[in-house]
Amino acid sequence: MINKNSPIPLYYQLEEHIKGLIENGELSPGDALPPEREYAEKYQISRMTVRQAFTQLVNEGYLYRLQGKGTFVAERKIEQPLQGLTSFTEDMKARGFTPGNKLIKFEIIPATSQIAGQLKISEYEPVYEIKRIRLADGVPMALETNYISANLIKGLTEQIANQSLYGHIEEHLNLRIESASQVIESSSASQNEAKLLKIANGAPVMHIQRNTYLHDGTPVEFVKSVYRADRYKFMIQMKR
Amino acid sequence: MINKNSPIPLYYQLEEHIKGLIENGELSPGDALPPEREYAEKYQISRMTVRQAFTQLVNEGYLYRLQGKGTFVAERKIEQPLQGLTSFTEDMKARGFTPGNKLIKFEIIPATSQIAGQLKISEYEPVYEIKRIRLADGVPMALETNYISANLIKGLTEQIANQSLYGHIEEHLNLRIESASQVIESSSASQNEAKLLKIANGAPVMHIQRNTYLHDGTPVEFVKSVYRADRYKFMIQMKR
DNA sequence: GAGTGGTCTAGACCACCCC
DNA sequence: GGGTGGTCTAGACCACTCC
Repeated sequence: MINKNSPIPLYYQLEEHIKGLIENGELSPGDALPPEREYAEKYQISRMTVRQAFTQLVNEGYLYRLQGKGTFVAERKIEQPLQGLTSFTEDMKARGFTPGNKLIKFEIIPATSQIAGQLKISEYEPVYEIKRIRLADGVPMALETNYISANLIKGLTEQIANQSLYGHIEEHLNLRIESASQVIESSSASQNEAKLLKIANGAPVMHIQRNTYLHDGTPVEFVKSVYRADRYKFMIQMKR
Repeated sequence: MINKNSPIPLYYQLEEHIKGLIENGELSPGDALPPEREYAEKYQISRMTVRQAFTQLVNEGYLYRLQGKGTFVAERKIEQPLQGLTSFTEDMKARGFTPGNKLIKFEIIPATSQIAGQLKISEYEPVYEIKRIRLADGVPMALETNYISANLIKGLTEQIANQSLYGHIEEHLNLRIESASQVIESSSASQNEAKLLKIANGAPVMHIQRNTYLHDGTPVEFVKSVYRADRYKFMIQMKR
Protein backbone atom coordinates (compact mmCIF):
# COMPACT_ATOMS: atom_id res chain seq x y z
CA MET A 1 0.00 0.00 0.00
CA ILE A 2 2.70 2.46 1.00
CA ASN A 3 5.75 2.63 -1.24
CA LYS A 4 8.74 4.25 0.43
CA ASN A 5 10.67 4.50 -2.83
CA SER A 6 7.96 6.41 -4.63
CA PRO A 7 8.50 10.12 -5.18
CA ILE A 8 4.92 10.58 -3.96
CA PRO A 9 4.95 11.76 -0.33
CA LEU A 10 4.11 9.06 2.19
CA TYR A 11 1.42 11.12 3.87
CA TYR A 12 -0.24 11.63 0.51
CA GLN A 13 -0.16 7.92 -0.31
CA LEU A 14 -1.80 7.15 3.02
CA GLU A 15 -4.34 9.90 2.46
CA GLU A 16 -5.39 8.49 -0.90
CA HIS A 17 -5.48 4.98 0.51
CA ILE A 18 -7.88 5.95 3.29
CA LYS A 19 -9.96 8.08 0.95
CA GLY A 20 -10.28 5.00 -1.25
CA LEU A 21 -11.46 2.85 1.64
CA ILE A 22 -14.14 5.39 2.43
CA GLU A 23 -15.29 5.77 -1.14
CA ASN A 24 -15.38 2.00 -1.69
CA GLY A 25 -17.51 1.63 1.39
CA GLU A 26 -14.92 -0.46 3.21
CA LEU A 27 -15.07 2.22 5.85
CA SER A 28 -18.52 3.54 6.64
CA PRO A 29 -19.60 6.78 8.33
CA GLY A 30 -19.19 6.48 12.07
CA ASP A 31 -16.57 3.71 11.86
CA ALA A 32 -13.46 4.18 13.95
CA LEU A 33 -10.16 4.09 12.10
CA PRO A 34 -7.23 2.12 13.47
CA PRO A 35 -5.29 4.35 15.84
CA GLU A 36 -2.48 6.54 14.50
CA ARG A 37 0.16 4.45 16.24
CA GLU A 38 -1.11 1.31 14.56
CA TYR A 39 -0.80 2.84 11.08
CA ALA A 40 2.70 4.04 11.95
CA GLU A 41 3.85 0.58 12.95
CA LYS A 42 2.03 -1.28 10.19
CA TYR A 43 3.60 0.80 7.42
CA GLN A 44 6.85 1.51 9.27
CA ILE A 45 6.40 5.26 9.09
CA SER A 46 6.48 7.88 11.79
CA ARG A 47 3.36 8.79 13.71
CA MET A 48 3.80 12.43 12.65
CA THR A 49 3.49 11.35 9.04
CA VAL A 50 0.29 9.46 9.80
CA ARG A 51 -1.00 12.54 11.59
CA GLN A 52 -0.26 14.69 8.55
CA ALA A 53 -2.44 12.43 6.42
CA PHE A 54 -5.22 12.32 9.01
CA THR A 55 -5.16 16.08 9.49
CA GLN A 56 -5.61 16.66 5.77
CA LEU A 57 -8.57 14.29 5.70
CA VAL A 58 -10.11 16.00 8.71
CA ASN A 59 -9.75 19.35 6.97
CA GLU A 60 -11.35 17.95 3.84
CA GLY A 61 -14.26 16.64 5.88
CA TYR A 62 -13.63 12.91 5.45
CA LEU A 63 -12.75 12.24 9.08
CA TYR A 64 -13.23 13.74 12.51
CA ARG A 65 -11.26 13.21 15.68
CA LEU A 66 -12.38 12.90 19.28
CA GLN A 67 -9.65 13.30 21.83
CA GLY A 68 -9.21 10.21 23.94
CA LYS A 69 -11.60 8.20 21.78
CA GLY A 70 -10.29 7.91 18.27
CA THR A 71 -10.62 9.02 14.67
CA PHE A 72 -13.87 8.36 12.82
CA VAL A 73 -15.28 8.47 9.33
CA ALA A 74 -17.52 11.51 8.89
CA GLU A 75 -21.01 11.37 7.49
CA ARG A 76 -20.99 11.60 3.73
CA LYS A 77 -21.29 15.16 2.62
CA ILE A 78 -24.69 15.72 1.10
CA GLU A 79 -25.04 16.14 -2.69
CA GLN A 80 -21.82 18.08 -2.65
CA PRO A 81 -21.45 20.86 -5.17
CA LEU A 82 -17.68 20.52 -4.64
CA GLN A 83 -17.35 23.32 -2.07
CA GLY A 84 -18.82 25.71 -4.61
CA LEU A 85 -15.80 26.67 -6.64
CA THR A 86 -16.84 24.83 -9.75
CA SER A 87 -17.22 25.77 -13.38
CA PHE A 88 -20.59 25.76 -15.08
CA THR A 89 -19.58 22.57 -16.85
CA GLU A 90 -18.73 20.71 -13.64
CA ASP A 91 -21.84 22.08 -11.96
CA MET A 92 -24.20 20.86 -14.68
CA LYS A 93 -22.58 17.44 -14.85
CA ALA A 94 -23.03 17.06 -11.10
CA ARG A 95 -26.72 17.85 -11.54
CA GLY A 96 -27.09 15.21 -14.22
CA PHE A 97 -27.35 17.50 -17.24
CA THR A 98 -25.23 17.56 -20.36
CA PRO A 99 -23.59 20.98 -20.46
CA GLY A 100 -23.30 22.98 -23.67
CA ASN A 101 -21.99 26.33 -24.84
CA LYS A 102 -22.87 28.90 -27.42
CA LEU A 103 -20.27 31.59 -27.83
CA ILE A 104 -21.88 34.87 -28.78
CA LYS A 105 -19.04 37.30 -28.22
CA PHE A 106 -15.27 37.06 -27.96
CA GLU A 107 -13.42 40.37 -28.01
CA ILE A 108 -10.61 42.31 -26.48
CA ILE A 109 -11.94 45.60 -25.20
CA PRO A 110 -10.52 48.45 -23.08
CA ALA A 111 -11.56 48.05 -19.44
CA THR A 112 -14.44 50.21 -18.29
CA SER A 113 -14.11 51.69 -14.84
CA GLN A 114 -16.30 48.96 -13.34
CA ILE A 115 -14.26 46.19 -14.91
CA ALA A 116 -10.97 47.86 -14.00
CA GLY A 117 -12.15 48.21 -10.41
CA GLN A 118 -13.13 44.57 -10.12
CA LEU A 119 -9.94 43.29 -11.73
CA LYS A 120 -7.75 45.85 -9.95
CA ILE A 121 -6.19 47.07 -13.19
CA SER A 122 -6.17 50.49 -14.82
CA GLU A 123 -9.00 51.81 -16.92
CA TYR A 124 -8.57 51.17 -20.65
CA GLU A 125 -6.20 48.25 -20.10
CA PRO A 126 -7.13 45.43 -22.49
CA VAL A 127 -9.50 42.74 -21.20
CA TYR A 128 -11.14 39.80 -22.83
CA GLU A 129 -14.92 40.01 -22.91
CA ILE A 130 -16.41 36.56 -23.45
CA LYS A 131 -20.16 36.15 -23.63
CA ARG A 132 -21.67 32.70 -23.75
CA ILE A 133 -25.08 31.11 -23.55
CA ARG A 134 -24.80 28.15 -21.24
CA LEU A 135 -26.95 25.16 -22.09
CA ALA A 136 -28.15 22.18 -20.07
CA ASP A 137 -29.39 19.31 -22.19
CA GLY A 138 -29.56 21.79 -25.04
CA VAL A 139 -31.84 24.23 -23.22
CA PRO A 140 -30.58 27.74 -22.36
CA MET A 141 -29.87 27.83 -18.65
CA ALA A 142 -27.72 30.91 -18.18
CA LEU A 143 -26.06 33.84 -19.80
CA GLU A 144 -22.46 34.31 -18.76
CA THR A 145 -20.07 37.18 -19.41
CA ASN A 146 -16.43 36.84 -18.37
CA TYR A 147 -13.94 39.65 -18.07
CA ILE A 148 -10.31 38.62 -17.89
CA SER A 149 -7.23 40.83 -17.95
CA ALA A 150 -5.47 40.24 -21.26
CA ASN A 151 -2.17 41.27 -19.70
CA LEU A 152 -2.44 38.60 -17.02
CA ILE A 153 -3.94 35.76 -19.02
CA LYS A 154 -2.43 35.62 -22.46
CA GLY A 155 -3.28 33.58 -25.51
CA LEU A 156 -6.98 32.99 -25.03
CA THR A 157 -8.76 31.93 -28.20
CA GLU A 158 -12.36 31.28 -29.19
CA GLN A 159 -11.44 27.63 -29.21
CA ILE A 160 -10.44 27.73 -25.54
CA ALA A 161 -13.49 29.77 -24.61
CA ASN A 162 -15.62 27.00 -26.06
CA GLN A 163 -13.84 24.44 -23.96
CA SER A 164 -12.44 25.13 -20.54
CA LEU A 165 -11.31 28.56 -19.43
CA TYR A 166 -10.35 27.34 -15.96
CA GLY A 167 -8.48 24.38 -17.36
CA HIS A 168 -6.44 26.68 -19.61
CA ILE A 169 -5.66 29.09 -16.82
CA GLU A 170 -4.62 26.40 -14.35
CA GLU A 171 -2.83 23.95 -16.61
CA HIS A 172 -1.23 26.02 -19.33
CA LEU A 173 -0.45 29.15 -17.41
CA ASN A 174 0.40 27.41 -14.16
CA LEU A 175 -1.69 29.76 -12.06
CA ARG A 176 -3.74 28.33 -9.23
CA ILE A 177 -7.19 29.74 -8.66
CA GLU A 178 -7.52 29.92 -4.90
CA SER A 179 -10.69 31.63 -3.85
CA ALA A 180 -13.78 33.35 -5.10
CA SER A 181 -16.52 35.60 -3.83
CA GLN A 182 -20.03 35.58 -5.17
CA VAL A 183 -22.96 37.89 -4.87
CA ILE A 184 -26.36 36.48 -5.70
CA GLU A 185 -29.53 38.45 -6.21
CA SER A 186 -32.97 37.96 -7.63
CA SER A 187 -34.46 40.12 -10.30
CA SER A 188 -36.45 40.11 -13.49
CA ALA A 189 -35.14 39.40 -16.96
CA SER A 190 -34.45 42.37 -19.22
CA GLN A 191 -35.67 42.25 -22.79
CA ASN A 192 -32.31 41.15 -24.11
CA GLU A 193 -31.77 38.53 -21.38
CA ALA A 194 -35.24 37.13 -21.96
CA LYS A 195 -34.62 36.80 -25.67
CA LEU A 196 -31.31 34.99 -25.29
CA LEU A 197 -32.59 32.67 -22.55
CA LYS A 198 -35.86 32.10 -24.38
CA ILE A 199 -37.98 33.03 -21.41
CA ALA A 200 -40.73 35.60 -20.91
CA ASN A 201 -39.88 39.23 -20.58
CA GLY A 202 -39.68 40.06 -16.87
CA ALA A 203 -39.49 36.41 -15.78
CA PRO A 204 -37.59 35.84 -12.53
CA VAL A 205 -33.84 35.35 -12.90
CA MET A 206 -30.86 35.10 -10.56
CA HIS A 207 -27.96 37.45 -11.13
CA ILE A 208 -24.70 36.00 -9.92
CA GLN A 209 -21.48 37.96 -9.87
CA ARG A 210 -18.32 36.03 -9.24
CA ASN A 211 -14.79 37.31 -8.66
CA THR A 212 -11.98 34.78 -8.60
CA TYR A 213 -8.54 35.26 -7.11
CA LEU A 214 -5.10 33.68 -7.06
CA HIS A 215 -3.41 32.69 -3.81
CA ASP A 216 -1.82 36.11 -3.44
CA GLY A 217 -5.12 37.88 -3.97
CA THR A 218 -4.60 38.90 -7.59
CA PRO A 219 -7.98 39.04 -9.32
CA VAL A 220 -8.14 36.57 -12.21
CA GLU A 221 -11.57 37.14 -13.61
CA PHE A 222 -14.87 38.77 -13.02
CA VAL A 223 -18.01 37.01 -14.22
CA LYS A 224 -21.58 38.19 -14.47
CA SER A 225 -24.16 35.48 -14.94
CA VAL A 226 -27.90 35.47 -15.40
CA TYR A 227 -29.62 32.19 -14.57
CA ARG A 228 -33.24 31.43 -15.27
CA ALA A 229 -34.85 31.03 -11.88
CA ASP A 230 -37.41 28.47 -12.98
CA ARG A 231 -34.72 25.88 -13.69
CA TYR A 232 -31.81 26.77 -11.47
CA LYS A 233 -31.18 26.57 -7.74
CA PHE A 234 -27.93 27.73 -6.26
CA MET A 235 -26.43 25.21 -3.85
CA ILE A 236 -23.58 25.83 -1.48
CA GLN A 237 -21.79 23.93 1.27
CA MET A 238 -20.00 25.61 4.10
CA LYS A 239 -17.70 24.62 6.89
CA ARG A 240 -17.32 26.66 10.01
CA MET B 1 5.74 36.87 22.95
CA ILE B 2 5.86 33.10 23.36
CA ASN B 3 5.37 31.75 26.85
CA LYS B 4 6.56 28.18 27.27
CA ASN B 5 4.93 27.82 30.66
CA SER B 6 1.49 28.76 29.44
CA PRO B 7 -1.04 25.97 29.02
CA ILE B 8 -1.85 27.52 25.63
CA PRO B 9 -0.13 25.54 22.88
CA LEU B 10 2.98 27.17 21.47
CA TYR B 11 1.81 26.91 17.86
CA TYR B 12 -1.40 28.67 18.83
CA GLN B 13 0.43 31.49 20.61
CA LEU B 14 2.57 32.03 17.51
CA GLU B 15 -0.50 31.88 15.30
CA GLU B 16 -2.27 34.59 17.29
CA HIS B 17 0.89 36.68 17.38
CA ILE B 18 1.25 36.66 13.62
CA LYS B 19 -2.46 37.21 13.08
CA GLY B 20 -2.11 40.26 15.30
CA LEU B 21 0.78 41.63 13.27
CA ILE B 22 -1.29 41.30 10.11
CA GLU B 23 -4.39 42.89 11.58
CA ASN B 24 -2.39 45.77 13.08
CA GLY B 25 -0.86 46.41 9.71
CA GLU B 26 2.66 45.69 10.92
CA LEU B 27 2.69 43.06 8.21
CA SER B 28 1.12 44.08 4.92
CA PRO B 29 -0.20 41.95 2.05
CA GLY B 30 2.69 40.72 -0.06
CA ASP B 31 5.27 41.08 2.74
CA ALA B 32 7.54 38.11 3.31
CA LEU B 33 7.56 36.66 6.80
CA PRO B 34 10.83 35.75 8.47
CA PRO B 35 11.74 32.17 7.51
CA GLU B 36 10.47 29.28 9.62
CA ARG B 37 13.96 28.50 10.91
CA GLU B 38 14.35 32.06 12.15
CA TYR B 39 11.14 31.87 14.20
CA ALA B 40 12.25 28.54 15.58
CA GLU B 41 15.55 29.92 16.79
CA LYS B 42 14.19 33.26 17.97
CA TYR B 43 11.57 31.68 20.22
CA GLN B 44 13.58 28.54 20.97
CA ILE B 45 10.91 26.23 19.61
CA SER B 46 11.10 23.49 17.04
CA ARG B 47 10.67 24.21 13.38
CA MET B 48 7.80 21.71 13.23
CA THR B 49 5.92 23.80 15.78
CA VAL B 50 6.46 26.93 13.71
CA ARG B 51 5.23 25.03 10.67
CA GLN B 52 2.09 24.00 12.52
CA ALA B 53 1.28 27.64 13.18
CA PHE B 54 2.08 28.69 9.61
CA THR B 55 0.04 25.84 8.14
CA GLN B 56 -3.01 26.88 10.13
CA LEU B 57 -2.67 30.45 8.94
CA VAL B 58 -2.28 29.30 5.34
CA ASN B 59 -5.46 27.23 5.69
CA GLU B 60 -7.27 30.22 7.13
CA GLY B 61 -6.15 32.35 4.21
CA TYR B 62 -3.84 34.71 6.09
CA LEU B 63 -0.61 33.50 4.50
CA TYR B 64 0.57 31.70 1.42
CA ARG B 65 3.79 29.81 0.79
CA LEU B 66 6.03 29.63 -2.26
CA GLN B 67 8.51 26.81 -2.24
CA GLY B 68 12.06 28.02 -2.41
CA LYS B 69 10.99 31.63 -1.90
CA GLY B 70 9.28 32.09 1.41
CA THR B 71 6.01 32.68 3.22
CA PHE B 72 3.98 35.77 2.47
CA VAL B 73 1.02 37.70 3.80
CA ALA B 74 -2.06 37.13 1.63
CA GLU B 75 -4.23 39.88 0.21
CA ARG B 76 -6.96 40.96 2.56
CA LYS B 77 -10.04 38.88 2.10
CA ILE B 78 -12.72 41.05 0.58
CA GLU B 79 -15.75 42.17 2.64
CA GLN B 80 -15.83 38.76 4.22
CA PRO B 81 -19.20 37.40 5.23
CA LEU B 82 -17.33 35.12 7.62
CA GLN B 83 -17.16 32.11 5.28
CA GLY B 84 -20.92 32.10 5.15
CA LEU B 85 -21.84 30.22 8.27
CA THR B 86 -23.26 33.17 10.11
CA SER B 87 -26.51 33.89 11.88
CA PHE B 88 -28.91 36.53 10.62
CA THR B 89 -27.80 38.75 13.47
CA GLU B 90 -24.10 38.53 12.60
CA ASP B 91 -24.89 38.95 8.91
CA MET B 92 -26.90 42.14 9.40
CA LYS B 93 -24.34 43.67 11.74
CA ALA B 94 -21.65 43.01 9.14
CA ARG B 95 -23.76 44.87 6.60
CA GLY B 96 -24.14 47.84 8.88
CA PHE B 97 -27.77 47.33 9.90
CA THR B 98 -29.23 46.95 13.37
CA PRO B 99 -30.80 43.53 13.50
CA GLY B 100 -34.18 42.90 15.12
CA ASN B 101 -36.58 40.05 15.71
CA LYS B 102 -40.30 39.57 15.94
CA LEU B 103 -41.30 36.15 17.19
CA ILE B 104 -44.57 35.06 15.63
CA LYS B 105 -44.65 31.38 16.50
CA PHE B 106 -42.97 29.15 19.04
CA GLU B 107 -44.36 25.64 19.33
CA ILE B 108 -43.46 22.02 19.68
CA ILE B 109 -45.09 20.07 16.87
CA PRO B 110 -44.85 16.49 15.60
CA ALA B 111 -42.43 16.26 12.65
CA THR B 112 -44.00 16.13 9.22
CA SER B 113 -42.38 13.74 6.76
CA GLN B 114 -40.44 16.60 5.14
CA ILE B 115 -39.09 17.84 8.46
CA ALA B 116 -38.32 14.31 9.64
CA GLY B 117 -36.43 13.62 6.40
CA GLN B 118 -34.35 16.78 6.69
CA LEU B 119 -33.52 16.25 10.37
CA LYS B 120 -33.08 12.48 9.92
CA ILE B 121 -35.51 11.68 12.71
CA SER B 122 -38.77 9.71 12.69
CA GLU B 123 -42.08 11.16 11.66
CA TYR B 124 -44.13 12.56 14.54
CA GLU B 125 -41.06 13.01 16.78
CA PRO B 126 -41.34 16.37 18.55
CA VAL B 127 -39.64 19.35 16.91
CA TYR B 128 -39.57 23.02 17.75
CA GLU B 129 -41.11 25.22 15.11
CA ILE B 130 -39.90 28.78 15.50
CA LYS B 131 -41.13 31.46 13.14
CA ARG B 132 -39.64 34.91 13.24
CA ILE B 133 -39.76 38.09 11.23
CA ARG B 134 -36.20 39.34 10.89
CA LEU B 135 -35.73 43.09 10.86
CA ALA B 136 -32.93 45.33 9.66
CA ASP B 137 -33.08 48.84 11.06
CA GLY B 138 -36.66 48.04 11.99
CA VAL B 139 -37.73 47.13 8.45
CA PRO B 140 -38.84 43.55 7.68
CA MET B 141 -36.07 41.85 5.75
CA ALA B 142 -36.84 38.17 5.98
CA LEU B 143 -39.19 35.55 7.29
CA GLU B 144 -37.44 32.67 8.97
CA THR B 145 -38.79 29.33 10.15
CA ASN B 146 -36.53 27.01 12.14
CA TYR B 147 -37.17 23.34 12.80
CA ILE B 148 -35.08 21.80 15.55
CA SER B 149 -35.36 18.32 17.02
CA ALA B 150 -36.68 18.68 20.56
CA ASN B 151 -35.02 15.41 21.54
CA LEU B 152 -31.59 16.66 20.46
CA ILE B 153 -31.78 20.27 21.61
CA LYS B 154 -33.55 20.52 24.91
CA GLY B 155 -34.73 23.46 26.91
CA LEU B 156 -35.38 26.04 24.22
CA THR B 157 -37.57 28.90 25.34
CA GLU B 158 -39.18 31.92 23.70
CA GLN B 159 -36.60 33.98 25.50
CA ILE B 160 -33.74 32.12 23.80
CA ALA B 161 -35.47 32.25 20.43
CA ASN B 162 -35.53 36.02 20.74
CA GLN B 163 -31.82 36.10 21.46
CA SER B 164 -29.36 33.66 20.00
CA LEU B 165 -30.30 30.13 19.00
CA TYR B 166 -26.79 29.32 17.83
CA GLY B 167 -25.25 30.73 20.95
CA HIS B 168 -27.49 28.55 23.10
CA ILE B 169 -26.74 25.43 21.10
CA GLU B 170 -23.00 25.95 21.07
CA GLU B 171 -22.41 27.32 24.55
CA HIS B 172 -24.99 25.71 26.76
CA LEU B 173 -25.32 22.34 25.09
CA ASN B 174 -21.65 22.05 24.17
CA LEU B 175 -22.38 20.98 20.60
CA ARG B 176 -20.26 22.37 17.81
CA ILE B 177 -21.99 23.31 14.60
CA GLU B 178 -19.59 22.18 11.91
CA SER B 179 -21.08 22.59 8.46
CA ALA B 180 -24.15 23.66 6.58
CA SER B 181 -25.63 23.35 3.13
CA GLN B 182 -27.83 25.95 1.57
CA VAL B 183 -30.12 26.00 -1.42
CA ILE B 184 -31.06 29.39 -2.81
CA GLU B 185 -33.78 30.06 -5.31
CA SER B 186 -35.73 32.99 -6.65
CA SER B 187 -39.46 33.17 -6.67
CA SER B 188 -42.40 35.41 -5.99
CA ALA B 189 -43.92 36.22 -2.61
CA SER B 190 -47.05 34.36 -1.61
CA GLN B 191 -49.92 36.34 -0.15
CA ASN B 192 -48.95 35.48 3.40
CA GLU B 193 -45.24 36.18 2.84
CA ALA B 194 -46.05 39.50 1.20
CA LYS B 195 -48.20 40.53 4.13
CA LEU B 196 -45.61 39.67 6.77
CA LEU B 197 -42.75 41.27 4.84
CA LYS B 198 -44.88 44.28 3.92
CA ILE B 199 -44.15 43.97 0.23
CA ALA B 200 -46.40 43.64 -2.80
CA ASN B 201 -48.08 40.39 -3.56
CA GLY B 202 -45.93 38.49 -6.06
CA ALA B 203 -42.86 40.69 -5.49
CA PRO B 204 -39.52 38.90 -6.08
CA VAL B 205 -38.11 37.06 -3.06
CA MET B 206 -35.25 34.67 -2.40
CA HIS B 207 -36.03 31.39 -0.75
CA ILE B 208 -33.11 30.03 1.21
CA GLN B 209 -33.12 26.62 2.81
CA ARG B 210 -30.34 25.85 5.21
CA ASN B 211 -29.44 22.57 6.90
CA THR B 212 -26.81 22.61 9.62
CA TYR B 213 -24.83 19.67 10.91
CA LEU B 214 -22.55 18.65 13.74
CA HIS B 215 -19.05 17.28 13.06
CA ASP B 216 -20.34 13.72 12.85
CA GLY B 217 -23.03 14.67 10.38
CA THR B 218 -25.98 14.76 12.79
CA PRO B 219 -28.50 17.32 11.53
CA VAL B 220 -29.05 20.10 14.06
CA GLU B 221 -31.62 22.25 12.38
CA PHE B 222 -33.41 22.94 9.19
CA VAL B 223 -34.30 26.53 8.30
CA LYS B 224 -36.50 27.96 5.62
CA SER B 225 -36.11 31.67 4.96
CA VAL B 226 -37.78 34.11 2.66
CA TYR B 227 -35.80 37.28 1.97
CA ARG B 228 -37.13 40.28 0.11
CA ALA B 229 -35.11 40.48 -3.08
CA ASP B 230 -35.22 44.25 -3.35
CA ARG B 231 -33.15 44.67 -0.20
CA TYR B 232 -31.09 41.56 0.14
CA LYS B 233 -28.13 40.13 -1.76
CA PHE B 234 -26.64 36.84 -0.80
CA MET B 235 -22.84 36.96 -0.49
CA ILE B 236 -20.55 34.02 -0.22
CA GLN B 237 -16.79 33.40 -0.15
CA MET B 238 -15.22 30.17 -1.25
CA LYS B 239 -11.83 28.56 -1.14
CA ARG B 240 -10.81 25.86 -3.53
C1' DG C 1 -4.42 2.01 34.14
C1' DA C 2 -4.58 1.44 29.29
C1' DG C 3 -5.51 3.54 25.07
C1' DT C 4 -6.50 7.46 22.34
C1' DG C 5 -5.45 11.94 20.13
C1' DG C 6 -2.71 16.70 21.11
C1' DT C 7 1.62 18.90 21.44
C1' DC C 8 6.54 19.19 20.91
C1' DT C 9 11.54 18.26 20.00
C1' DA C 10 16.06 18.15 17.40
C1' DG C 11 17.55 16.68 14.12
C1' DA C 12 17.75 14.96 8.71
C1' DC C 13 17.51 15.13 3.61
C1' DC C 14 15.01 16.75 -0.59
C1' DA C 15 13.09 20.12 -4.14
C1' DC C 16 12.94 24.51 -5.69
C1' DC C 17 14.39 29.47 -6.39
C1' DC C 18 17.75 32.93 -7.13
C1' DC C 19 22.25 34.70 -7.57
C1' DG D 1 25.85 27.60 -3.41
C1' DG D 2 22.95 29.36 -0.05
C1' DG D 3 18.40 29.99 1.44
C1' DT D 4 13.64 28.69 1.36
C1' DG D 5 9.75 25.55 2.14
C1' DG D 6 8.41 20.16 1.90
C1' DT D 7 8.86 15.76 3.89
C1' DC D 8 10.14 12.60 7.48
C1' DT D 9 11.98 10.33 11.76
C1' DA D 10 11.95 8.36 16.59
C1' DG D 11 11.20 9.48 20.22
C1' DA D 12 8.73 12.32 24.52
C1' DC D 13 5.07 13.95 27.66
C1' DC D 14 0.25 15.69 28.27
C1' DA D 15 -5.03 15.58 28.27
C1' DC D 16 -8.88 13.07 27.76
C1' DT D 17 -11.98 8.84 27.73
C1' DC D 18 -13.37 4.55 29.33
C1' DC D 19 -13.23 0.71 32.25
